[in-house]
Amino acid sequence: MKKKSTPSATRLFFARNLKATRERLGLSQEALAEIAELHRTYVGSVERGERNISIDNIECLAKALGVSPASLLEESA
Amino acid sequence: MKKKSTPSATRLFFARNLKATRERLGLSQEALAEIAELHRTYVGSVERGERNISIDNIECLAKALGVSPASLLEESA
DNA sequence: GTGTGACTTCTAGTCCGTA
DNA sequence: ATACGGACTAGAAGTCACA
Repeated sequence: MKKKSTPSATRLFFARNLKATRERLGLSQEALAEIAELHRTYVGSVERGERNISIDNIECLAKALGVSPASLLEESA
Repeated sequence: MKKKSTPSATRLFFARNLKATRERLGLSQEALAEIAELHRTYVGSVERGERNISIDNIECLAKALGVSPASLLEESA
């Protein structure tokens, strides 16, 4: 766990959408991390809403999941 | 100028949408920066697609403009 | 009112381990 | 396969002087 302070709403939406989309595709965090070229533990941390992820990595993850970056930020995914 | 390397597509969409939305509201970069509680030059730099902005600041700017964070990432805004 | 380079501070992001 | 901690490095955050 790295971040606690102010888990912004958007960050939490992203976390939930990321996890939901990943599981829908039957991917593990490890597998997703490898596709997105990010680290295993980092992806897990993002899914827990602990990280203030940057736009480039949002795009990386969105691409890895085959969805649009915008869709991962929506409240009602 | 800060960033050259790989201006990701999403970053550029965000940059364009941010600028377009701001101008539609008749705000200057300075004014938007003040509302979003960010620095003038930082906002300008983001609008030029030079910064790999994080999700928290995306939310800040989206709120300042009265739009959803997701809408600022869409290609056809 | 905006563009830009340089700069410092702080955290995003990596990698090791352990559970 | 996932969570979490510690320690580290890369890079985002944030500011300024000047154009």
